[in-house]
Amino acid sequence: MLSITNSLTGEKAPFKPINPPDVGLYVCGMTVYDYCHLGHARALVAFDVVVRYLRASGYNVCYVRNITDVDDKIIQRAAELGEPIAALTERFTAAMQADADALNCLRPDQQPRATAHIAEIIAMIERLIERGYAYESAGDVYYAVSAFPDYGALSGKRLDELRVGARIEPDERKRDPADFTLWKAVPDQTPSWPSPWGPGRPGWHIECSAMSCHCLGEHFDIHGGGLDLKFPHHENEIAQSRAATGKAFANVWMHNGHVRIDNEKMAKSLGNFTTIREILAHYDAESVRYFLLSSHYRSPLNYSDEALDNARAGLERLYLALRGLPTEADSPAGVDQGDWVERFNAAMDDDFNTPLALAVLFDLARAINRAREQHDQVQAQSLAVQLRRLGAVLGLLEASPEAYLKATSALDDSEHARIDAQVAARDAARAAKDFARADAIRDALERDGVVLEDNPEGTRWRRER
RNA sequence: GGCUAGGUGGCAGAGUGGUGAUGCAGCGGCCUGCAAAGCCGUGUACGCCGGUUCGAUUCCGGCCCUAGCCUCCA
Repeated sequence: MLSITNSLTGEKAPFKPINPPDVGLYVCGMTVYDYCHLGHARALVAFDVVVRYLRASGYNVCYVRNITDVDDKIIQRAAELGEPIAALTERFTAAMQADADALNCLRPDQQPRATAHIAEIIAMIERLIERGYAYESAGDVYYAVSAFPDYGALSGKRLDELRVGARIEPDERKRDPADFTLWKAVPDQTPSWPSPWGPGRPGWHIECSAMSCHCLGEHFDIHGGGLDLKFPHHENEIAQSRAATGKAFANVWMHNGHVRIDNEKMAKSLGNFTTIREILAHYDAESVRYFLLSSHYRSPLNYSDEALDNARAGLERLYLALRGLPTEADSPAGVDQGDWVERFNAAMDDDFNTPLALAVLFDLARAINRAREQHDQVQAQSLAVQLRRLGAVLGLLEASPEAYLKATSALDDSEHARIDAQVAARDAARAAKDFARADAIRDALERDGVVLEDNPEGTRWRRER
């Protein structure tokens, strides 16, 4: 039985879908004006695992992740670069997609773009005005926070305290400083859309309310996003959606923790971010994915080269256990008596505890190695198949071990052939008991990052990086 | 200042009222021509101070420290 920590209640509770086996999941996606950084990667991977595990558990998931393609930052960046807005958002949407693909994240079932849902956004704002939750002011429309009694329930904020906060910019167009923008009048700018209040563009928060409602209905199962979106973004979404529809909106709210660097949140505004593509220039994508899963999704995760090295070493151990074993699904059935699947599922059922699930994978790897030592090929194969299957639930271990161990860093064919030739030369030297020469060749290869292993069946090599 | 989440062995990172996390690194052994990989063994870890308890790292209270949110942000 899957339990999920619900940010709305602050408690871990059994997950009960509204219409089982269907599950609606909405995750706040990216604002596409720059390349994604590791923080984005964490959200991408965290919810990818949620989707994978829900599906592995028999749920029929509809996974929606939006794209914010209208926003002040986009307009600003487009102006800076002298690039048309549509071209800019298209470019960074494609980049995000490529990054997500590299990290082996499944594509969402729907990826609504804000600019494609202006009509729904306007309709929702009109509804809010009708119901007395919003007001027009000089072409802008604001949400009247005081009209929604539960405002602050998600974030634990209190309205009077928010009002005291000096950081809210005073604005004479607002009735209450805590009110937020639903529609922003922009008479002479592009982009803008006609509306009952004049030309303008939507506020950020209303986009997600309108798109989630459009794609998943007014009441759905899970809404996710980064912890930094909890307030005000998600708080405002709740206020908008519940006020507009009179329904419950999302049952469960999930928030992933931040990636830190030097014990500080990695963020665009702090300028301390590393983009996904920068990291992929130095580390293979699967190691990065492993790294992101090596701590619980709600905990902070500190980024460092050492941590990435550690992740790579761990993943390599898993692949080494799998090496040389057929891992297709046609394994002999009923050989292994272990409780691996149960243990793995118990870990994942406990609020997607991926570090504990990975520990099960390592125990499985040890069992494989042990079976090997005892020359029990049948057992080793059976275990390897299980390791593969469980790895796949986490989006890991889907490559062939041989390919992973040789190609984690780029190698062209001639380099490949050169290494093979060196290995053959060393084997000849060893056969002739010329160990000095054999070791010299091995040392030379090692300096190039190639590690040799002598086995009864012959010599194998793999790339260390 | 308000609200939230944390402080676990050399590092990373789970978890638990009383035996084992797991990975990396280290040490000893086996294997190996030597290595590598692997196997076996190996660590007086739970921020501080009180309290509850037969027993607390785990529950309660206080304190200290860290991070996040309170402003755009995954």
